[in-house]
Amino acid sequence: MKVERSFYERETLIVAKDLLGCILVHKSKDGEISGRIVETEAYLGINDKAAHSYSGRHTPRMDPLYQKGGFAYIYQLHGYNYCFNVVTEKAEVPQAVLIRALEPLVGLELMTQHRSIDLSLGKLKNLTNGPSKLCQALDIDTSLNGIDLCEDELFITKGDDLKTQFMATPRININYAEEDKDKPWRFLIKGNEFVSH
DNA sequence: CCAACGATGGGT
DNA sequence: CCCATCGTTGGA
Repeated sequence: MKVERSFYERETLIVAKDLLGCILVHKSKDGEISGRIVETEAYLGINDKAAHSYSGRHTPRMDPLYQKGGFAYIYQLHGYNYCFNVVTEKAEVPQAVLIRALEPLVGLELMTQHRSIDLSLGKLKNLTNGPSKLCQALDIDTSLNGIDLCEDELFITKGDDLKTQFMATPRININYAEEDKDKPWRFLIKGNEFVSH
């Protein structure tokens, strides 16, 4: 079952941890594509030097960040890469969780098409083991920026009730974040082979 | 106007 | 490991 608004409107660190093991589903026009979330990063807003919204910065592209929890914040990186974030907390608290890696579940054929890679080498994990790879595989781009994850196109469901064994590490590639760059706000399922490098 | 940035992919 | 590539963003 789909997770509801109240799941997202909580402390970002809790949401980031609880998202591990959940299933991200995109009902795209070509068909359903989904994967289990195995790696996340929390971005804690105005007091987090790694966050877009650090010190209250607010440009048009980050409007969704300022929405209440449960909206999608999708931005294009420098170049052709997209990142998919889940907005957390109440409105005007610009915090989010970046989804960094998935374990592919449904729609493998579509994923291989979108990624234009060849699975015959058994490199299944190469489909979704990175924030931009998973966007490509699930056909997520900025046209979905600001979409409500409580609706039916792009949403998240509870995974198995297995208590996932997780661990926390510093976040990836945020050298600009000074004293915040070593905060252990990256979460991953221990030993999972689909975690990014 | 334009340098800078991160993720990826491929080469040595 | 190193390096090229992408082009939007945000600061001048």
